[in-house]
Amino acid sequence: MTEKQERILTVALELFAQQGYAATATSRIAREAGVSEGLIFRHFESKEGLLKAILEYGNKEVNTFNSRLSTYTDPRARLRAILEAPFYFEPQQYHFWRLIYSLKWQMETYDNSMSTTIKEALLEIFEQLAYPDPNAEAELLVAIIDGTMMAMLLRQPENARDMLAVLVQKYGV
Amino acid sequence: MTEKQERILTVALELFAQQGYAATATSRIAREAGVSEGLIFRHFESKEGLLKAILEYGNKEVNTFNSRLSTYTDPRARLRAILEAPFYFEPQQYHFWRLIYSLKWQMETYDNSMSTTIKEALLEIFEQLAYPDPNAEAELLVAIIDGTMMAMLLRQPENARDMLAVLVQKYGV
Amino acid sequence: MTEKQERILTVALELFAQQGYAATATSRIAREAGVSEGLIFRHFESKEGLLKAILEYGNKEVNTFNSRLSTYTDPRARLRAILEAPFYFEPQQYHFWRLIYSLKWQMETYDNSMSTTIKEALLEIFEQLAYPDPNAEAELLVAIIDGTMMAMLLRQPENARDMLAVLVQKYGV
Amino acid sequence: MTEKQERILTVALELFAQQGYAATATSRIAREAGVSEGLIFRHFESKEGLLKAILEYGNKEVNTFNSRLSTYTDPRARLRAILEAPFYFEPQQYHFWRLIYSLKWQMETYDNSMSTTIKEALLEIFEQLAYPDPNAEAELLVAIIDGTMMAMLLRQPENARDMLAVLVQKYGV
DNA sequence: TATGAATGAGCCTTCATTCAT
DNA sequence: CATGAATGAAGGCTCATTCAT
Repeated sequence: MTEKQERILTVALELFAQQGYAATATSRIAREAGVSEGLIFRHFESKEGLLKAILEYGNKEVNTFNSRLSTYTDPRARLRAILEAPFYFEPQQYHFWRLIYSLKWQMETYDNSMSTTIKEALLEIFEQLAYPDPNAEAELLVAIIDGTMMAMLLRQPENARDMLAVLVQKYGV
Repeated sequence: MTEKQERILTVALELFAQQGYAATATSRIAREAGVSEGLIFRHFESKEGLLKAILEYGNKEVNTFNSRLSTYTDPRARLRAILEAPFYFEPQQYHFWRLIYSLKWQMETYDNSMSTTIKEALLEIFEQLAYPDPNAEAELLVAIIDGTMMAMLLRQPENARDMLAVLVQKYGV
Repeated sequence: MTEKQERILTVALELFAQQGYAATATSRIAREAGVSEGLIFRHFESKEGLLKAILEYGNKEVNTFNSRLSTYTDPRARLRAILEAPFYFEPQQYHFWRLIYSLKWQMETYDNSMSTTIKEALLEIFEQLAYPDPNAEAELLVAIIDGTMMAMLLRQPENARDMLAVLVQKYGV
Repeated sequence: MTEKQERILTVALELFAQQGYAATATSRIAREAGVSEGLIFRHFESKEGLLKAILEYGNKEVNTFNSRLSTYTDPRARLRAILEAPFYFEPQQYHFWRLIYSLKWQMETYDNSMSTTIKEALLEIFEQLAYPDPNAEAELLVAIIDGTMMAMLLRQPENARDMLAVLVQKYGV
């Protein structure tokens, strides 16, 4: 991956995340990345190819997180780690997550696997913890995580720590 | 409001909600509404004007909900009504809410007042219920509501009822 | 001619004169005249029909001037009357003349007869006055009149009187 | 400046001059220049940008003329050069001047500086020649020049030379 | 590898004109 | 006579994509 390729990816991620995929012109990406318009297509074939490259690139980080999760054997610890995730994601991942969530609202969903993965992990946890309705609990917690992600990405509340504290306490972990 | 005007609004709402505002062509709206493209602009002036008309139209329903809320004097009842809202919104409002949430991810946010309003209502409730950190509780619950809305709008889980049951029980209302 | 018809004519003349025929929308004419868009077409058939109606209406005034001219039997007096014309046209005719001159620059010239008429009148005068090259003198004076019309219509110089004085003296009339 | 850019400029000048700026479609310019419509906007940004480019390009020639004027120290010689100008402009400049004069009749005048410049030059000349009312003389001569330009551009009289002769003799230069 | 001129389809919008009322 | 909703062609402009260099 050359330096220009990387610059294209970075700038495209930022713009896609801020203005949306459809509303971002490739010409603008080229200009802000300081490369020619043609180069984007030489490297990524099409605008959609560029998007896919971004998503693959970002997915690695997600997988890293997922595998880190499985180091916790204690279900309480795993639950806590999951609860904390939205509150501590790396700032450099900010644009990536904005993009992911913004894409969720477009018809042709790009990959819903993330939610499914986490849902299954949660299901296992709640079963281990012998919650009465582990399925509903898991589904609800996926929703809560999406909601806190939204808060962190869109509103960036000052009292994020306190929110986490309340959440942690509710789940007793 | 003539019949054609209404048809434009309905079709536009549907398409904006499904594909996103930027990705929807006015020509497509016109075609699917069975009117000439020019008519859209005669009635709504611009694509953005059309969006605003949709939002105003939908906002009435939101206000209806809000004022219905204030009929509950008991904080527990109000809290419960708020918790239930995402699980029982009218099916005809589906597209409207999808549009609202999809727009939240675009930079020039169209109106964030809804979240603020609900946040304040929640703050009051948690204060009345003497929660230790009402502010964090309110902020967290706004997030939870956003998350459940996302679930209902994007995944439409079969066990929605159970999710609500779990939620209601967590808040003891 | 109803009152609304007259209002359409007046407003159209004003707008055509100020912004040009092509750049003026019939919808704007309708709005500023306080009539419906359809009415223009009921009365004048098309945008071009409206223009023709305006020109015919204005031409009457021109003919009035021309026939007034022929009351002067003395060539000097006639010449003087012609020289004075651009400096004393009725203010209500301002828009009409602007329109005439602005149309001269569009390919499909609407009527060049005015220049020809005046050219012939001048030719006769200069022949009667035994100028050495009456033809060139006539052609030049037509140009001078066009030039002074331009000055009066576009720049409206404060010293118009003085200009006329200089001109009258040059021709010794 | 590439060859296609130049072709766009040439064709646009011709069409703007013949049919007027507002009445000329960019699609027509593209077609007659043998380029895609998009190219016009890539090079000139907008239709108005194209017009400005044409005007700047043509202005150079005007400035050349102006500076050539100032080589004449004798006021009579300068006056004569000014009088001759409309009768001898380069045929390749025909469209440029038609455009300039046609634009004068549109409200938002593009640059009136030319008339002002020449007016000042004439004022100086008539003062040096001790004319009784130099201001009126200058203003009148500006008008006469505009009038002869109109004649040359719109009617192209066969006896142009004779007109100039008469004019030169009237000013005794 | 990299450029940027060039393309053409499609976008939002305007406008002259028609027609049911 | 008069309205104004409705049309559809065209207008200026943008954008993803291609290609000669």
